[in-house]
Amino acid sequence: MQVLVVEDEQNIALAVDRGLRAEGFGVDIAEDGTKALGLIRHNDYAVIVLDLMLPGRNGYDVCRTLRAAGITTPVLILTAKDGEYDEADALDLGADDYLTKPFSFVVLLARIRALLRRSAPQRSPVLRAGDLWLDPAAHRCGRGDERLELTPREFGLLEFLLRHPDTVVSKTDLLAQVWGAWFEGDPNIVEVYVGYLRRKIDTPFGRSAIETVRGVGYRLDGKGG
Amino acid sequence: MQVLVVEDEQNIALAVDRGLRAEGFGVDIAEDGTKALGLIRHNDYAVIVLDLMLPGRNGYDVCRTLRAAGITTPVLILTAKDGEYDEADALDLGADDYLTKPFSFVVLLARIRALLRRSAPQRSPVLRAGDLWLDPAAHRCGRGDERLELTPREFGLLEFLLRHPDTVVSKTDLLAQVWGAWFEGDPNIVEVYVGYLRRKIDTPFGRSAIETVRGVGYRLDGKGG
DNA sequence: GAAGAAGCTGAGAGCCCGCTGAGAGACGCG
DNA sequence: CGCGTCTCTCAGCGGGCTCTCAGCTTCTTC
Repeated sequence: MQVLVVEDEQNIALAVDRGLRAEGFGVDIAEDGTKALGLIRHNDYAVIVLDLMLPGRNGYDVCRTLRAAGITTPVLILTAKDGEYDEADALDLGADDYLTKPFSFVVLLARIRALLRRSAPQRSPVLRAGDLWLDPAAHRCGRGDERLELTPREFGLLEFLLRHPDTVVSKTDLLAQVWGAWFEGDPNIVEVYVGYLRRKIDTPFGRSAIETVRGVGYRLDGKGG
Repeated sequence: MQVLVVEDEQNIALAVDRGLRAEGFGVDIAEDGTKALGLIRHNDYAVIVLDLMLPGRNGYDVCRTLRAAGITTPVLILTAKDGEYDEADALDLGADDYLTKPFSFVVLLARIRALLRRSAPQRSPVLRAGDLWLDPAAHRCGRGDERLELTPREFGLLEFLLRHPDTVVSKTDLLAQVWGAWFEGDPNIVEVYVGYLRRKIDTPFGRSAIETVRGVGYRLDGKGG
């Protein structure tokens, strides 16, 4: 877990360095913008802590250059409270969070952790079909306000259907995508699980989101039935 | 590409506004729920970014009202980490994604893009002949607003005819393409099924899309009869 | 106008497809 | 070890789809 600290004030840089190392991070220090960009180009940092007031190339420049180059590493900006840039600017120029000096190390640590948490695997948005919804990341689904308790297999099946709304998906596709291409059992399993699903997401609500297309497969109604 | 940002904190609203404009979005700002609903009623937004903590009508209300009105515009919820609503609630009340404050602009942008990507309807090519239409992917067909219920064989036959409008197709071709080259039964089956089709797509509408070309085959009128 | 060819249609048989209930096996948990 | 849950198999059933067949209508040709 590598962190780059771009800071020209020796005492601050040193304090942050020691503190982060004590917390188990690997730390690189750059005392100006040019060196910072060089390091960023050749290393993969988890977070960049960036002072705005730097000799030569300032933090503003660094941040823009970074983003322009398509680097999306989270950036935490350090601003002097009375500085010429304010918080709004910091976000505007592509930073992910900011901290005004003087700051407490505990707060800095907390912010860094928050950034790391956030840059963790991107959650995909919630899938919807009318009032029927499913959150792949949180592994939850429901109809309107009502939560639905699905088994893993049922969940996988519904997720696949929701990713192909208003399209007929063949049982062969379902078998391959939900059960896996290597599945060797009775293909009838698809019908069985569609049955289970209907009894949870449709029957209790008097709806019919999953339609049977005889001889072809199943279709999930994009409006939820 | 219009985005509505519902946010009462001036500096955040401004930063998001500027950031999104820089990315080429059109941005409207609403500082409370009532104004937001007013704007939504009269504009067609691609995405709505909605803070939950608002003066007056809160984000919770706005989202439910929206959904209750049948508006399906993707909603991205902003929640305070320590707020009274948590992320789980956001999904239940009809949001499509959520982000906890403080959030990074890069992440916000990525999430907005993800929502846009998902809400972009993947158009499947629909076959048409006048008001007669058939969607191969969804396996649906109809005449005008009226849905037609076809059996698989009827559907296959109509699909083939629609792919060769204003062209005479021989019964031999139909047999080979719709029934399969290996078909060994009575070729009369084509006439039988053309009959079935006519009774569903023509007779009830007083039309005649499928014309008989005696001694040659059938022709589907490209204007639907 | 008659005869034959081509196409249409109603009736019905058989069967395929999809649905369901019962239950066995695997697995995890207390 | 007992219990509950989940996954999957299996067999039966019910309905609708496909197809055959025979009789009828329409068109063509002489």
